[in-house]
Amino acid sequence: MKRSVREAKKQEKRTLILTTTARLFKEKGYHATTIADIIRETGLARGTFYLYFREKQEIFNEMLKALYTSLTAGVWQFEIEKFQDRESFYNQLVALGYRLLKIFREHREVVQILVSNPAGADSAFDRQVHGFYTLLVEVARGMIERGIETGRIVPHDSKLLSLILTGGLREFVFQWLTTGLYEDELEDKIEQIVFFFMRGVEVR
Amino acid sequence: MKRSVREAKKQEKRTLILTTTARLFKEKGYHATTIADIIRETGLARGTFYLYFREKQEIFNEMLKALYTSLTAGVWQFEIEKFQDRESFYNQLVALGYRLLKIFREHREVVQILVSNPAGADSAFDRQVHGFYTLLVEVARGMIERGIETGRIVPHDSKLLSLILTGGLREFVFQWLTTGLYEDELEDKIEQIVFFFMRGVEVR
Amino acid sequence: MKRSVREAKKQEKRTLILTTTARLFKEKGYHATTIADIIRETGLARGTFYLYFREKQEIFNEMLKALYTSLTAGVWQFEIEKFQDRESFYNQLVALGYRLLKIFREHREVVQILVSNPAGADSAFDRQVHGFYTLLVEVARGMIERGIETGRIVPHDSKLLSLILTGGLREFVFQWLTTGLYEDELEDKIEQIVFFFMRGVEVR
Amino acid sequence: MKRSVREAKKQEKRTLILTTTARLFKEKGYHATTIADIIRETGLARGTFYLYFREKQEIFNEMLKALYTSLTAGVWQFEIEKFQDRESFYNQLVALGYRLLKIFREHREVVQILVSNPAGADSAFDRQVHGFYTLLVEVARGMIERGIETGRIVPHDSKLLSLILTGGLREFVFQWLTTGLYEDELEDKIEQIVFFFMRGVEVR
DNA sequence: CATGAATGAGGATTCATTCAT
DNA sequence: AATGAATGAATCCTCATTCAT
Repeated sequence: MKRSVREAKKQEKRTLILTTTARLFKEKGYHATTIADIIRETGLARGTFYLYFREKQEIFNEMLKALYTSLTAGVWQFEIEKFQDRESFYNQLVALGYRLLKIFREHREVVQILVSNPAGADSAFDRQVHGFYTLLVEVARGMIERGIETGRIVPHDSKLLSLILTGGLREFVFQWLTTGLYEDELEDKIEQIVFFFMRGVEVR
Repeated sequence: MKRSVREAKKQEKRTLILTTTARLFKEKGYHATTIADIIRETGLARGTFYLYFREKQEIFNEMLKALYTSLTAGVWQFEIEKFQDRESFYNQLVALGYRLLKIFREHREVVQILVSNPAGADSAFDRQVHGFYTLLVEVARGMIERGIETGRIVPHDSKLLSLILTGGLREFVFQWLTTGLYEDELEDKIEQIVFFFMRGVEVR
Repeated sequence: MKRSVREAKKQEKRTLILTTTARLFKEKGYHATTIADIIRETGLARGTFYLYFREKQEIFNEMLKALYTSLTAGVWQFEIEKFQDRESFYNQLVALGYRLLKIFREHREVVQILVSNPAGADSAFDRQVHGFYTLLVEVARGMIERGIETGRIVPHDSKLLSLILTGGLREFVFQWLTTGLYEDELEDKIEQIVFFFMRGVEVR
Repeated sequence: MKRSVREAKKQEKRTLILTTTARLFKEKGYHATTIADIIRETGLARGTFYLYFREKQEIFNEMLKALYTSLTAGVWQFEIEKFQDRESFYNQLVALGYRLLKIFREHREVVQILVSNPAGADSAFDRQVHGFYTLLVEVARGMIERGIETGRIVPHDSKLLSLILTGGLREFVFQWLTTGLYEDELEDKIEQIVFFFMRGVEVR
């Protein structure tokens, strides 16, 4: 049907905007990317952009939504599924780390934006980024509390621990995505981080 | 003397700009703060601002310099002084944490800007912020390596550990400074962080 | 077609800017003319100007290019064509003068700017104006040297002569274009200038 | 007397401003030179400048006045004195050229400003420059008319001739002062110009 | 649906000039 | 007389967004 051809074309253009903008965000940063950049790089007309997105922010929201979807499918549900079985807690955490890694790899651009833009001020963008971290912290916190309840983690201020953990991971991911550090040994590093998280650094 | 009266007034105005801008940075974020905001809030004339600072960036530099000075006096030299004596490593780290805390309290505004703002893109500001973290990571790394050499820390990828540590602390400080969390129990939380850093979370 | 209607309107606006700016340059001089003046006089919005030209300079370049094109077609090639035939040298020079005059008449505005504005300092504008004169001097010099080679002009420092000639003509054109002097007897005056150039003033 | 010491100091400061500004005008051009430049280079206070001159323009006027004084003493009166005696007309013109040259050498800076800033627009500055040329043209015209009356110059449109002559000289002086061309052979070139003015270029 | 010309608010910076000390 | 801090008008330029075609 003509209808669906049109629909397809429309979706195509939408995707074009999304991928192009993702690249621009990566290259110049979110704030430095202007609508002018986007229409220049996509080759679309100025007004066309506004047919698909009302503002730059909306593109970012879209990307973020995709990330959330992946996270929901791959991580959020993780704790429910996996915490039941016999695997050691350590291995479970490593497996979780691998899952996160996989998702971050698939959503490099958004993740890079998220880790490069700590959210302080109060633009819509900042609130989104902040929301992401809050969520992450809450998830981590939930896991830690579960660990405490099930006797695998010594009692701690779970909020504090989750903040430290989330912040630490963020710096790690930031370093990886912006400088390429650890690119070829990420799985190994994940294990080291989990090891550190479990045992600390002290010589015993 | 007449001379000093003028000088004093000038210094007063300089301070006015600095404190007002610090507040604005805090309220709206560094990037969202415009020169127009600054002159409106200080009540100064358009041109007066440029009499004291050539650009917004310069105000931030000023603040940062003061922080660096404090850090140099209070922390950098710390490792040299303290790592010699008999105190337990744990206590040493806690003491270091307290020192950092004290300095961060005295420089709340700058620190808040540092933990709240993008360090990804490449404006002069971003480079400054990034430089600060790089420095912090390097200092942490040096300490960790010393710990490994002296047999107090089990061999680890020191770069990785320092990234995680710095990132974790940053999130902690960010939370404290923007939401007021832990305001009245910071010393306690520092101890918990050091404890976590040393022993991890695993039940043994 | 719709397409061409839009195109036409755009061209119209472009022309509006060009003519309005030409008038302003004439009235207030190049340097005294601001972008604000241009948008006020054209009735356009602030940003519209930048849709057509990136800077004031670009308008001038546009005008200058048109002049260069005419000069290339009408004068530069002149010496090649005409110096071959039998016409007396005197008549040839007069003919060249007429040609120049015709071109200057068609490009009054640019020419007026060129003869009325500083060529000393080193802005982009000044370099353009200076480049124009340098070119003129070089062309004049080439012609004089050809005249010397072919035995029609007594040996002289050709550079010096071309400087004097170019400067003299410029003052003449300046007077004509700013005060209207000689407006109705330009051809006659051209002949007098050529006569003076050939024979000097001395009574013999 | 105290009075005269003060007076002397005042005069000194005035001179300081004049020479410093002359240098700046030469280096950066008249328009590009700001009051800020002047007070920086003189080391005077902002307000002090305004005790001596109300505006930049006034400094230029001062310089111009000095040039006028020299011209009045050395050239204007020239025609009156010299045109009486037996010297050949040619030699008289050369002598006049030498005199002009001497004066221009002594007032390099002002002269450079005058020849670098053809006056088109209508600022006070432009009017001054324009006035200078008008005067020069009038003087030249007077001389030419006298030459015609006394039978040494063939009848010509004296206004036209004086425009051409003045413009030519200006270009010559401009070249000399801005590029240094002819610096070491100026007297020689003056003679060549007079020769050209008298006899033209034609081979006879 | 698509286009792209037009808009004007918003932000940075410079500079001549004044005026209290 | 000298000072130099303060002023604010003037200028340039960018950019998100609208709207007629």
